[in-house]
Amino acid sequence: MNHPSQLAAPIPISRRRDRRSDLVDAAIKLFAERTYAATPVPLVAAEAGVGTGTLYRYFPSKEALGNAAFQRAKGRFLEGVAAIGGEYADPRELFSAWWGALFRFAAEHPDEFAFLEHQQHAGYLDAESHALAAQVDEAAAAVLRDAQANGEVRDGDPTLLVALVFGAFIGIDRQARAGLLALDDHTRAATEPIVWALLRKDHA
Amino acid sequence: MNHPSQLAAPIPISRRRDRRSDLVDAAIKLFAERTYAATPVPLVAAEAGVGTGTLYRYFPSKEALGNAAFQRAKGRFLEGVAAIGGEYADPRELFSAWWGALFRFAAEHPDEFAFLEHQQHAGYLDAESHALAAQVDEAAAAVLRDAQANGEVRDGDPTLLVALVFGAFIGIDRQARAGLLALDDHTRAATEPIVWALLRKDHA
Amino acid sequence: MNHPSQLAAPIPISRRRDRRSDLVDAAIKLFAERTYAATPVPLVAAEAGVGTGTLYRYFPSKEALGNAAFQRAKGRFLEGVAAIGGEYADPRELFSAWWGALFRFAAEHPDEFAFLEHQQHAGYLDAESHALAAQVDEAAAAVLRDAQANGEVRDGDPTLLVALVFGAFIGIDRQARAGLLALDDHTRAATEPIVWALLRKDHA
Amino acid sequence: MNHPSQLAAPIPISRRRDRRSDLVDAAIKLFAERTYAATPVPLVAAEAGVGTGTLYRYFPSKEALGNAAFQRAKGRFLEGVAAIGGEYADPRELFSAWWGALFRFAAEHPDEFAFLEHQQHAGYLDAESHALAAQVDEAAAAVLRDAQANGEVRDGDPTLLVALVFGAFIGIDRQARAGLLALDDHTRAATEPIVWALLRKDHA
DNA sequence: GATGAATGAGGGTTCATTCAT
DNA sequence: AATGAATGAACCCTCATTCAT
Repeated sequence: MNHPSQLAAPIPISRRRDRRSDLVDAAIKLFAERTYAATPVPLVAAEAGVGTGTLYRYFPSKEALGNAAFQRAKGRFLEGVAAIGGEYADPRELFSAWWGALFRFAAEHPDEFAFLEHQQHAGYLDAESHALAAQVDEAAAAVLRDAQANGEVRDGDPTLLVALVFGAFIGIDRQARAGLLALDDHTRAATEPIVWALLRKDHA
Repeated sequence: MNHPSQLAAPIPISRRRDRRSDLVDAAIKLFAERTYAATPVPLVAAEAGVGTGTLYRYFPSKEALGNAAFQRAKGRFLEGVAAIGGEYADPRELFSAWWGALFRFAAEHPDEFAFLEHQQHAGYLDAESHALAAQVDEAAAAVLRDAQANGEVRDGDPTLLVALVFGAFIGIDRQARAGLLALDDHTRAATEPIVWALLRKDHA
Repeated sequence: MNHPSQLAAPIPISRRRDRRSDLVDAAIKLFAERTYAATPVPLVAAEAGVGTGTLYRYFPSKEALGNAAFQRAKGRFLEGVAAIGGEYADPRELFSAWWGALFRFAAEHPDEFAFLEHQQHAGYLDAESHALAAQVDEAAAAVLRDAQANGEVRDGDPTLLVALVFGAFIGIDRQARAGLLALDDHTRAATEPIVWALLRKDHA
Repeated sequence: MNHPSQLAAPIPISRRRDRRSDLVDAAIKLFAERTYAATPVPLVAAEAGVGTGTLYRYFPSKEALGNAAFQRAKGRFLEGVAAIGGEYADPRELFSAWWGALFRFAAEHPDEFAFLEHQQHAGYLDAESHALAAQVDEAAAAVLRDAQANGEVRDGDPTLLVALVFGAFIGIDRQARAGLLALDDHTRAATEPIVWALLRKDHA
């Protein structure tokens, strides 16, 4: 008998990682640059280095591709940022880690971040995408709830506080995208205490 | 006997306000809901209650319409929010007025606000639109600079502080758009001190 | 008492000749420059100095305007060129007069001539236009038939001979339109004997 | 048993000649019949037996298609007619060959000829098209210059003489298109000496 | 499985024609 | 009677999707 793997197929062995993954990355990049609606599907395929028809072997439609892109970006954000939590005892340290993770994510995955920022309520997002978005929101809220329980963080709706903090970061990101500042350690260090003032309980 | 002025003309009275203005409003509404790229021109015309061809009597192209919409929204924002300033001696009061204006604007002009939030770096914006956007940014920065000079507001790049505050409001607006809160007096009152903590000089 | 002309009506009194005539002239000019199909009706109205709606008070459709233009141009050609005839006893002189008339017409009415040259078999021409075209052809053929009867002109289908001579002039006109020569007396004098060679009976 | 070659592939064999070529031919035919401006692009595609979108895979715009059509027609004319020359020692024979080629071209390529006749100064023609047109004119003028040098042909601007001869043929072609005569050997033989009279040096 | 040529519905825009003023 | 704003059919062109190779 022979190894099935040798006979059954010419074994490209995951050519360049993964076709599907390449396509999603290409989509995120182009959707971030040009908007979902203004990006032709063939351009995504070309960016990923495959033929147009090939893309449709991995995604049944442009909408499906858009959702895959959204879910990939949101998923990475969840892993990289929103899920930070448990391991920190001190709320101040926790926030520091969270804020740092936000900077790191936006700096290392600028396309993912820009894409997420703009497709907030895009018409093509399906239930799964919305669910994932809700999961991200909840994860962040949970972290904050813990910090509130710990006592050092301001009272109030944790969802609202997360929205304020995350919104403030969006403001920073837009400044960065406009070239007015860099998403580096300096900016992170300068902004961290400012935004922390927003979270920490007012002193008597 | 009758007034000649009443007889002579069948009283046109600015046919339902103004065609051009209606078209811009329709564009802002639809662009906010569906994105500029994903909104067909005929849909804008229909929303304004006119035929497709009529739109092109007022705007030479979809791009021109997009810029008019952007400039109308930004202009209203400038009038309603960014221009607030001089009349307030106390920085705390000034912020209170500014934050209140932001709430009022987002509540009364939700489409304008949503549109502006999304068209941040749209490819179709022309020099005039960019100039107006810069003017708005500068007006807000100027207000903040005054407050800093006055002493009660945190030091640092006023542009960055404005970005943080405005970003925080974007966070609130998104919560509101998701139905998680209302842009009412209660929310305004609850968030104002939180965001003020972001601006005011740290004690001690 | 007052002059009726002052009271009864503003009396434009055939303002600038005749509206209809102005419109036809404007149409000929623009159709010659830009082609019938590529000329917007409002442009014709503007060229004639009237509103678009006014044009439709004189012509029920663009086609009707096109036919009026064709008939005006052909009619003028008939008067100015094709009808020349009877008064000349000598065929050589007759040809000279005819050739001169052709030059004069093309020089004085360049738009009419260019328009006629291009709309030869345009799809919008109606029966009346075709009939007038046929009348022009027949008038020219009749002249030539006379000359043949007189003896000095080559035998053969007069229609064909007319086509050759008129075609030769089209060649000249195109050169002129390209700026390679002028439709002046010099060119007329230089070409007349050449084209006459085409008509005159070969010497034994 | 069957040939594997018949089974393996469904015999592609250059799908009906060439798509691009078919499209140009369809364009020439329709532009000749209906004018460039009055011919919708989808009609050209349908005439070529392809979908509208397909046409745009071969030509970036209607203008590009128009230029390709013009260049194809002019190019064929150059090959078939204007380039005739060198191999004839006797000017009379040369003219005979040239005139015959003209008849053959107009008879075999009636659409090309009609199209060229009408697009003389069309606004959509690009530099390349104009250059080709100039090349054709020059080729014809060169032939005539040779014949003049040889002595048997009338003196004068060769460009003008070519224009006269070619114009005369246009006259014939219009008669033919109107159904008044045929572009056959009989007409050719009948007209050749007439037009030759236009070219040959007058006898003492 | 991969490709990209082919397609036609749909998007931006123009324009012949109408009609309220 | 004159106007020009209004209209929608039709035009040029793009692009999501399919399918023969």
